[in-house]
Amino acid sequence: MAKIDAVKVWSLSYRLLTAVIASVAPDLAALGLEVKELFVLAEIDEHPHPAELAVRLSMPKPSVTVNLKRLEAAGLVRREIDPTDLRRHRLLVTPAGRKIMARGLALLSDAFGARLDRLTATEQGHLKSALEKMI
Amino acid sequence: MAKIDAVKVWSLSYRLLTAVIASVAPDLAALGLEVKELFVLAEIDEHPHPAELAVRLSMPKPSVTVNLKRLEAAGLVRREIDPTDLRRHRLLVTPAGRKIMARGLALLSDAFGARLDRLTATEQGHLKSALEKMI
DNA sequence: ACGATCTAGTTTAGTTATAAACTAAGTAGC
DNA sequence: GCTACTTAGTTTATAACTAAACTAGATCGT
Repeated sequence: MAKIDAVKVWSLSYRLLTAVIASVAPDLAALGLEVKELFVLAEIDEHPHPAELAVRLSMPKPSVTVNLKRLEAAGLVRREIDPTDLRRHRLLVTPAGRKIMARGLALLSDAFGARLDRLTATEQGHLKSALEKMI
Repeated sequence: MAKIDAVKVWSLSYRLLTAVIASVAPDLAALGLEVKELFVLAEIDEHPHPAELAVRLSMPKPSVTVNLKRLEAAGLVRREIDPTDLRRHRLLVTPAGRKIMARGLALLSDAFGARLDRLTATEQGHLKSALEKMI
């Protein structure tokens, strides 16, 4: 079985993602949301501490700080000091944040979903499981 | 057949790519290459004009200019004015550029290939063809 | 219990990216 | 062949990013 060209597959993935991001960026901007802000916002429920977000999103800590500041200023996120560790900030998505997040993710879902729909349901399942193995 | 959650697949792809980028960035820096510079460099053969590069890489034109400037300053790329259209620049990868490009792509191929190797050859083929349909 | 070390998060300072405006060249309509 | 429009690429001014250094709190070893 011929070995697959990793760079070729890489390049396809990269171009696909950047194209989708570029296509949704203006719509997100209309919501008052930067692309990275949405990505941060969307991970808060699962990873409610800045340091975890930085790891999960492969983003430097100061970038997380900056993005959270904007989300907080926009009233989409709140933060509390963790009483068991006064260095840690527990992040909370506000109701307004949840609303914007849902709208932002819907835009992303539409844009990316349009591409996914070119695959059969079986192919979609294979894609998802392939990605899960590679993560 | 249950409909796949587009955001979930998106998030997997995004995290995979950003993690791979973050892991190769330091090695590329040791080669004197920014990540985006490598991506630009690698597309020049196929798209030897700045405007095409901008479209192909979903990158704003000024960013292409900046990256090309650095690549040119490093002696990895040359540019000629297209004699049939004096506005256009025809880009050429120099021998030095070709060498660095090969090394950079090898680093990327190693990092991403390590993930791809978690899939069977058949799964790799399915992944590639799924991406080709979605591009 | 207290100095050394580590971790969470931020600030600062320097770099990088980009939107908006520009120059220069080409194309189209009349 | 001249005015209006489009396209290629760059410059400039501003915003975004991030490496290095910092503050504050936790942990560890003795």
